[in-house]
Amino acid sequence: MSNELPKTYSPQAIEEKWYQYWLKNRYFHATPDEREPFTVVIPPPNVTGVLHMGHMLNNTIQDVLIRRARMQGKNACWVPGTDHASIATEAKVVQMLRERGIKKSDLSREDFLKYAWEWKEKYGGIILKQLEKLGASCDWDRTRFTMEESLSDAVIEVFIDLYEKGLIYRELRMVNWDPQGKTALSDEEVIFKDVNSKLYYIKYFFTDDATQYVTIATTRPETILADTAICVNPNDERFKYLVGKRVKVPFINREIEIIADEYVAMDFGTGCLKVTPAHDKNDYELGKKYSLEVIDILTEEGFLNEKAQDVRYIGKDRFAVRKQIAIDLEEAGHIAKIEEYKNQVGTSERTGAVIEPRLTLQWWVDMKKFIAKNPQVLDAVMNDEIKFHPANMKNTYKHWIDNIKDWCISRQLWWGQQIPAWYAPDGSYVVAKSEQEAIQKFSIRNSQFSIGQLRQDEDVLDTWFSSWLWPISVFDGFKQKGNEDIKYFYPTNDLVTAPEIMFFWVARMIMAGYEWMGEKPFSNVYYTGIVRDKQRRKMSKSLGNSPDPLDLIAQYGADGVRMGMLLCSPAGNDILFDESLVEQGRNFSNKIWNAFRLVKGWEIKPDAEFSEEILKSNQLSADWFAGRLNSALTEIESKYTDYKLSEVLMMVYKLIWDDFCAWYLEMIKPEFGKPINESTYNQTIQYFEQLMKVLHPFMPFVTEEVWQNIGERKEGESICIASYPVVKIVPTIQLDKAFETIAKIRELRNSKGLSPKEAFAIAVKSTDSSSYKIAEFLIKKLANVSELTFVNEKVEGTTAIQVSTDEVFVHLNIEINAEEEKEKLTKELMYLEGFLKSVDAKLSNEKFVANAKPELVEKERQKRADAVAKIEIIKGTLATL
RNA sequence: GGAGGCUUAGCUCAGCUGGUUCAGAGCAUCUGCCUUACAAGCAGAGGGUCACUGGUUCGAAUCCAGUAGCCUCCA
Repeated sequence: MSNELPKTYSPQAIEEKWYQYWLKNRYFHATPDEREPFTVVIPPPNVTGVLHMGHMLNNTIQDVLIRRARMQGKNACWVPGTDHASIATEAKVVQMLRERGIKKSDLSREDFLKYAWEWKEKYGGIILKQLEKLGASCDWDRTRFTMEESLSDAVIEVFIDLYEKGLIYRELRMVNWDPQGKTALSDEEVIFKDVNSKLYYIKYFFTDDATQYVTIATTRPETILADTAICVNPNDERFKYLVGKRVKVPFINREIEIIADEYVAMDFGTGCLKVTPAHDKNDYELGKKYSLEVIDILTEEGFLNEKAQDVRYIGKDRFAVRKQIAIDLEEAGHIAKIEEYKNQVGTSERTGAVIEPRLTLQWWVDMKKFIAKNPQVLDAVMNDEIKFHPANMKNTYKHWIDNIKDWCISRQLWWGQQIPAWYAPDGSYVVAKSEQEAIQKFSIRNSQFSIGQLRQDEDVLDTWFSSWLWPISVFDGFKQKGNEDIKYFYPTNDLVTAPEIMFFWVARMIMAGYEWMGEKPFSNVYYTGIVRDKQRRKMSKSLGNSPDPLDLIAQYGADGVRMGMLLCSPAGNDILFDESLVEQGRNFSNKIWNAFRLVKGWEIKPDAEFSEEILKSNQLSADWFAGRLNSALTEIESKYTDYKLSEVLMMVYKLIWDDFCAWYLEMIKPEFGKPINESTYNQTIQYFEQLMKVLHPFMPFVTEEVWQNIGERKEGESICIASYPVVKIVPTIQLDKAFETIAKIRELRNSKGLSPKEAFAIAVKSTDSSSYKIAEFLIKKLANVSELTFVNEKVEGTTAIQVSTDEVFVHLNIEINAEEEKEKLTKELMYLEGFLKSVDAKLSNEKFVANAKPELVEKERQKRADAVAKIEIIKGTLATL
């Protein structure tokens, strides 16, 4: 071989080279034109994030979709960007400040934000750089950030708009409070976890008789200090006499009343419930109903405040107090018993802190009203105008919409869009874009203020209140309504995201799409699975079970990693990651590389210099592969339509490895040192190009490398923008009998322990000899057959193999073990006879013949005929043994 | 507690509107091969009463019901 290409493919340098080439030629940049657009917006990763396995999977899928669309001649636009992630980023910045010896509380809001932006500039782009390594074909010129000016303006505009439409309100409500982040959270940001805790049975003594008491059960004994009632069920015979009596809260001796409400479960705990309106959602409702006092004994950090009254606990953490008060209660004779108890505790999605129900003034979006105004939010998904992949996610979606709760959108943080509400000194407020406008709005109400007299709401908006506008705001659809980009790229086509984001993001984007664009934001939502380790554990930093994606890329190449991850991850299915997967990907790259080396190494000569036999055989092979390629393309198209990307990849994998490399290239491969005829070579190059194109969306780098080197390319050309193969009508060449013959001969050789180098003659007995004649050259070449003849009778001294309903006699030149053969054939015979019996049973069943489709019955008859023929052959062979 | 889903070869998964040459794929395993593109390879082979129990049907992995186990979401 004349080439100096290395035997193994090394992706590192090649990948870097082509990514730079793509960037230089700006293939990924899209601007509106006359072509059909194909748009994907990235689920903006958190600016604090670094690439993890989930991102790799998710972004590979997006890249596959976008690269294919680009090759199909669509104007493909994949918009990248990041979101500002209020809580997470603020936590990072606070940590950075702490390391520099600065306390957040010592800084003004403005100074803090300066540091935050500094942090963002320094670390905020890391994850996007990492996506380049993966080969992501994002339009980097369009990179957006949810807190940049245009997007922030959109958020404020939307807030004001919703407020004016009466869809946003401010209310004192029980919220999920994150004492670590010191902010409210929406219901979606709370993760419930099973924990082992204790159920404390606590005695409350009567005010009028210190020897009598009621017992309540609680998992949170520290909250007794905030109790303002005891409640029993009015239907509970045991406690009827208690209603109206008064008891004392242990230690602080506050007198509280025993009330009755059906809310209380008679069979839980003791049937007596302590009511703590400030620290429990349900208790709060009860408190409202019975006008109970609300005593909030916790600070925003989750420490007990002076309202707890007992100096032993004031200023201490809630969990420390829980331990301490349990001991103190025990000593004071207030504990009836303590039980082990499993319950669920809400934790913050971002900080992990245990959520504290807390009564605060927050801003809310009235979701029920919103959905009522935009019924398409549910309808579009249910009627597949917006398709979910997999479709069963629709159920979960519907359930959420049907039970939707109001969305708490205010966060007690600084990093984010500040709520545009302006307060007068008397506490009244207006919602306005600026203080100037606020003053005007007040003046309409006959309240006159000047600049500096109003105070803006301290809080910022939930990050998701930015991201729900993403498909619109990345095209400046709010700032410049009806601009060219938004008109052209919206609605987007596909969204690829994780199922856990369905409520946070997908549903809300759909809401925003209908509310402000009057149109869906996307047509397809592809839900990826979760990347887990082999033991099905979620990959996480704390477990340390996640490989570093960049290490993997360095080791196996981005192509290898992409292929390995996608090959076995159907939509919605979790992927159990193992390095052997990416190894398979790397091996595939290598396979392609070697096929390329083979073809590249051939010497080409004009057809005229070749024998008729070779030319005919090669043409047959080429025609056969053309058929194979086309039928594969057809299947691939239909799999793409169903978004079964892993199946597409598997088909391409087999098409290249099995059909192209293992069969086609072997069929046309010249003898060692000999040249190949020009026409076959040209066709082969064409096929190779087509295959690279079909594979390109999945493995962009190796396909580019091969494509660039397999033909003459001009500067500026790239497979990225080459046209995607389309299905053509070509005749299918049936070589099944030839292939079966070859496989059976190989098998025979193998089972007899004969070398593939040993050639032997065969004789074919068939009613359809043309199937063999046409492929005679191929059979000889691939099965190492020295001579192929046709016979009408069995040939003595040979071993017979069955090909379909034909017989092929092989001159093995060795002693045949008759016993072994007999055993094998008898087994086969038994199977066939059993099979025949079942077919016969079916055919003699009148109901079957009457009810089944005619073509089915015909098929059964054919099966029967085949079985009969095969049985004949086997019987004949057995007779001679 | 409510809702949805899953259970097919050792592993990960395909099997649409029911029809035994459809029980399949990849990986893994086993057996030969350092054959002149590739040992990150080549040529072959063996693996499954389709969770369990009933039902519908001429016929069920495929439809229905129940049982068990697992998972996810919600409360």
